Amino acid sequence: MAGSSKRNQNDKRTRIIDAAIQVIAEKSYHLARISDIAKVASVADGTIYLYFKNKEAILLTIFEEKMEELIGIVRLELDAITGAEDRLLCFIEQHFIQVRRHPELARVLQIELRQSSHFIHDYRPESLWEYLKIASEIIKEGQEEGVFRPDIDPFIFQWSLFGALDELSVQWILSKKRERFPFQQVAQQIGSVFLSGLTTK
Amino acid sequence: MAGSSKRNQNDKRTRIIDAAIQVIAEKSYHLARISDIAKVASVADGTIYLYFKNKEAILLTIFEEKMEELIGIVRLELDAITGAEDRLLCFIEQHFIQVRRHPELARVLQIELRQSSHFIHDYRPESLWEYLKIASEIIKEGQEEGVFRPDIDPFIFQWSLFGALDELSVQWILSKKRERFPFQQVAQQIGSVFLSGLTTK
DNA sequence: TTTAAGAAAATGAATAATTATTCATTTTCT
DNA sequence: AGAAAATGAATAATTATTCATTTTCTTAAA
Repeated sequence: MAGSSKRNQNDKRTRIIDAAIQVIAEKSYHLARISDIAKVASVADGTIYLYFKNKEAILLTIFEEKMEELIGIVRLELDAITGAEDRLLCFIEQHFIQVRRHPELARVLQIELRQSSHFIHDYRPESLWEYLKIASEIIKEGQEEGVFRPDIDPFIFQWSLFGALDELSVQWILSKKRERFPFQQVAQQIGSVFLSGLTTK
Repeated sequence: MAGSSKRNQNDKRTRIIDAAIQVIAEKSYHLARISDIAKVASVADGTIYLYFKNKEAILLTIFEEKMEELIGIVRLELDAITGAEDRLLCFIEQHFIQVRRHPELARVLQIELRQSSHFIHDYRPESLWEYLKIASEIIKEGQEEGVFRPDIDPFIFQWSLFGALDELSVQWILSKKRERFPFQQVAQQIGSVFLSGLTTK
């Protein structure tokens, strides 16, 4: 079949990434053996090194590719909405929707990734900044529209909001009884607090 | 000198903890060798194992003891203040004050600790919950006083606030140019947003 | 269509490097 | 003298990574 070689290559690469997400989410990054990932992906250990420089590169690739995917989805959702207030609420809601939709990926991105010393200390997470930029852009829009307080620094605000979203997601992921963090209510409450705090009186 | 043996023991234990904070803050947890810590503490490698079960136990001990210390300080500061609104602002301010006062410790608690798989996955961080409880208690007080919205869930709010404080501290710690996060302004902005979002109209 | 040579991809057993931890010995204290 | 504390060289266990070998794919000549 024409092109089947290339397609199979992609399949194999995808299989490795998917297997890594699954295994790392289940056993944690440090306990996830390359051989575990290889087994789940149905490839030999060595094959992984044809596609990734080393174990950590798998983690960083997951981050980069999945974040870009997420950013695309969120941007698309936001395009359908006008008005800074509703757009901010949509952003908050989408964050939780995506976490719930892909809990294994969320665990890797929000918990395991941070056990990579390299990621924390040296890596420039461009796509994280792109994600944050979505939030700060909404703030700026709102300030231009006059619905958001002009004295709020979008840079500080974006980190506050991200911190809150992130922490609550992490607690949801880690909690055994996830009912303690009902997403619908969590999103509504965060949205309500941040929005009230942000809007002009 | 009477009691000098016991005091020296404590000295040695304290020296190890202080050395660990210093070395881990500088090199990161995984690159911090037991022998590095021992050297800075002026003890033999083996001596560390007379005081701590293993490397991770040092990290957990730092967490427990320093968090208790922090909680004591913050509680003391709060005791001097009445009114839920001012108490919440004080809590926020204190968080940043302590981070700036002990940047190496903050780095260990807020960044390196989270590279401990055990801490993330199995450990019950009682003293973190005690710290969060300070926040949620203030909310409840405010709700009873009638100055805070009764529809806000203190449990969700405490995590949102903590997430925001934590994320901004982390960014301050990691940023080369810390001027990008002027603490005074950051504390003021977070306080302003969370308070406006929380107060009854 | 068949074949075969060479290239590319995949394999997985062997390796190599690392460093937390131990413990036989020494030093200090009571 | 005996106990307690401290030492630091030796150990032991781990697993990511490598690479010699095998398998699969590609191409083009017969």
